Amino acid sequence: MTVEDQRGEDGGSFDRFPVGMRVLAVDDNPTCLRILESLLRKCQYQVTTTNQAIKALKMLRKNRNRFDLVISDVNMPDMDGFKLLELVGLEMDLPVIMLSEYSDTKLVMKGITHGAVDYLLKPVRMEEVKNIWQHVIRRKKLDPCDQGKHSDQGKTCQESGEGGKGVTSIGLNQNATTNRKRKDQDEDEEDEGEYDEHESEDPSSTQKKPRVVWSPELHKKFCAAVHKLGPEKAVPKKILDMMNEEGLTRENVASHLQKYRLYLKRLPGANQQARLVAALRAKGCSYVCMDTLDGFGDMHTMNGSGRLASSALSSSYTHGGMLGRLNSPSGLTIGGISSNGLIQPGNPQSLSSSFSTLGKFQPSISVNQSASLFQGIPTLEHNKLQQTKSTAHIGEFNPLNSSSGFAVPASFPDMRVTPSSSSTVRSSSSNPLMGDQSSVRVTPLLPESFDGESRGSSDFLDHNHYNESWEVAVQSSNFSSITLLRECSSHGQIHSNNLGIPSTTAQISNSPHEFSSSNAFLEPLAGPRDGHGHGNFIGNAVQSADYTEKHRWDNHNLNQDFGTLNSIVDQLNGCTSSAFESNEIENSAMVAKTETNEDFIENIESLDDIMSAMMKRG
DNA sequence: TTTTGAATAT
DNA sequence: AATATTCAAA
Repeated sequence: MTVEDQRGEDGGSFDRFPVGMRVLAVDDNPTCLRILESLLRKCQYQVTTTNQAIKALKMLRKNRNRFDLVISDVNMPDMDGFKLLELVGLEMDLPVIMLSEYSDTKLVMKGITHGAVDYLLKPVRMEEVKNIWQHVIRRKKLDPCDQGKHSDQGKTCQESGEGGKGVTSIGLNQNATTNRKRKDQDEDEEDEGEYDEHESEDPSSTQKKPRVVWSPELHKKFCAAVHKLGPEKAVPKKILDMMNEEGLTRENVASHLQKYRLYLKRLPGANQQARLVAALRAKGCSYVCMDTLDGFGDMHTMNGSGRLASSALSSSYTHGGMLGRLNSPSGLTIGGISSNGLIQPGNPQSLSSSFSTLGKFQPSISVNQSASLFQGIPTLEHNKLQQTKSTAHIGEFNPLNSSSGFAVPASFPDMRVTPSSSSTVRSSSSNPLMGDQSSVRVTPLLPESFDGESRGSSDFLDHNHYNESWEVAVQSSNFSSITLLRECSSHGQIHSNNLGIPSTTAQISNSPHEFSSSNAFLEPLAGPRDGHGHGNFIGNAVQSADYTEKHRWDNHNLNQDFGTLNSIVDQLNGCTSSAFESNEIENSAMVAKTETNEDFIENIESLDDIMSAMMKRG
């Protein structure tokens, strides 16, 4: 339609912009919007701005021929950027460029697959803005109808030609997955002499190095370094050296280390999760799992982690065409695994439960969905669940809605800090993680349980596995929490399991190693216990944890679920909190006893609450 | 002076 | 939330 473009006819040089190209810029952040507008204007585009997606939509609807291109932020309060993207795509054929400060591959993928012609990272740079016109041209080219309007000469659209080069960060042309590593632009790719003047003054054009994305790989490296160095020597500089990652700075490492430490710090207490689990357990939920995208293809992956507003998501998906069907809604399943009596009849916390409640949820889950729910779960566990047939799906949780559902880089499964809980649970480990060795180290029990991967607390890290220790630790913590809870609720007795596992010091350690150790000790629990010989939920959990270790369970959702549940737990009778407060946990041997199940059904009472809470949370 | 790590900013 | 940046103290 109307791009009065005057592209340089001089052979594709992009020194001349399509003057007057009408761009609608949308961003709820005034500053960003202003900057964006400034950039666009410098490019001589005709800019219209709005800080509300809804307004943008109205403007577009009012006269769909009023703009040539839309550039919108992804996260906006009134309407999700993806939603806008989707609507624009459906209602008008305008190229839409998404803008975001996040470069998660999943998000980018979502944007692109939903029709965005490009996905730019903030701060947007002049080079990027300078070339956005190409999308308009391209669009026109594709659409025979509009073509005539443009005077494109042959070269017009060479997207990837020189013009394309600047387009950015994560452009269509470029590999959307390239969001990691930042070592590029230190130099600066200032180029185009024509606009130099502007660039100097425009803040956004100021080159800023891309922020480091702690991808799982990077994190692994980081962990490896940390582990090798040991608590004492794991300081930024050394870690950096060890990592030997080009472009990474000491500051980057320091920052990550800071986060890492914080994370570690809270694990020990594990109270939150423990409590949560405890509560669930009390309710009869022996197992909680969340569906994850892991199992899915890339596309799915994006879905899962997507943090689009639910509405946006759902609709997006719907429209998404290809995506539409791929994304099976991720759901959280709370399965009562089994039964096995995780809940003892006499359990103080038992509730009158209503299995019926559970039942009603089931219908909502389609077979496929159910299946998908397990995709992210280790096969082993899945099988077990099936075997026991005690699996009960309780409701579905749509992570998309969850606040924590955002695509999380994986590195820290669950670093959320719950202030409230922290105050409450302090007992087990008062030590500030890493450095603090006060915690008792748990000797790994049955090292062999780890599938042959021996993980001495000290050196397992040296292997390829150590890398995931952090993550593993997290997961382990979840499970261990369960165990702990179990222990606590069960009267705090210390049992030794039949497997001959010596009673271990249950410990909540601070260091990854220790965690892994704890994990190890949990492993035994999987086996029959107390003569009952029934694999219990914990066992399953353990295995799954173990499995995770081996296969890298990047399903953070699980953790998130715990977190979510955790809060819910509070609502429930806070059963175990006290237990955690006692340091006994630290020294008591943990043994999970097998209990008969079946009862759990009776105790399921508040699952409703939980479920509803979870749903609401979403 | 360099490095750390907590605090604070984005 | 994830990173970055700042800044006082080592």
